[in-house]
Amino acid sequence: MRLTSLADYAVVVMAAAARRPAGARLSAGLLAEETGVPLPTAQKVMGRLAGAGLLESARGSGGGFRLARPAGGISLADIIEAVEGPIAMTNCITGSVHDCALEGSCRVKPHLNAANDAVRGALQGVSLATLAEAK
Amino acid sequence: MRLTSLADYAVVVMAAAARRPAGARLSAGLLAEETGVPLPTAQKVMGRLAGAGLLESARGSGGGFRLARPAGGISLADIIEAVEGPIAMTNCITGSVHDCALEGSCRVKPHLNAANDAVRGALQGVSLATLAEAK
DNA sequence: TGCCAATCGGAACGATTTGGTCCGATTAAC
DNA sequence: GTTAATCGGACCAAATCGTTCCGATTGGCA
Repeated sequence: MRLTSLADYAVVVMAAAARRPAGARLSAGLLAEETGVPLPTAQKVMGRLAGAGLLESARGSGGGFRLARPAGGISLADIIEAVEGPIAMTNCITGSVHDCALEGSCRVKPHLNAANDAVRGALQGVSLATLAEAK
Repeated sequence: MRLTSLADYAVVVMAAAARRPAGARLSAGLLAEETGVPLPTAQKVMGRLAGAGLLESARGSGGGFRLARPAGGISLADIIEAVEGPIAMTNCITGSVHDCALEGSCRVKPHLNAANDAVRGALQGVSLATLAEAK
């Protein structure tokens, strides 16, 4: 029930990017220096964010990253899912992997499903615009 | 943002225990067989649950486990915390470990704190009595 | 037009945590 | 007093996570 350091850094980096003027190109080095996140780690995090469609990336000299959507349209859940994968408290919720020995006879799954939705909802209710506010 | 397998098993075991008549002594072997959880793993899980005060344990022949409180007074958050430790999305929320390089200049911490409370609230709102229901 | 510098993308390594197993300590029953 | 049953803690293998490094790509400049 704890998010990984990568996801933590992702939130910090995204908030820093959202505080910048919209549309400006931001290099990983710049954001790393501004946030204090180690550069190689920032690179990896931003790469995943770009792969998930939250950032637009441009290669080569003068390249960099840019928010793919307005900050108000990006939720905390989006950022976490981009780095950690789907928000699913248990493996059986996603439905992809069926290696749970209890499959079928598990009586708590529907309840956990509801709890999972509640958690996800709480995270979707927080927008990046809010995270970028001064305090 | 996913709970560990141990915590997952803990929920299943606790729900099975809650479905039994209150006050009865339940051995780890019995609950393991009933739930399908491997016995050694069930032992470890129940040990942690007992250490956290959610189960009362009795050693020796005829011993076993028993719910320390009525099922209605045990929340999903309690079970998860018993196995995984405090529910804190980031390390900096607990306040115990201060190895975050951003300490002090981190501008997103207060927002994450609020999000953490929301998640925790969602988990505290689910009681073990609900989890033990048929469906 | 060719070269250079800057930046992103993916692959590999080491470390930490997690999950599973086993054996010893303790207690009640006979 | 002995036996059997059960919990408690220690140990080990596996997986994931975090970090680092190097190659691919692109725009700018002479």
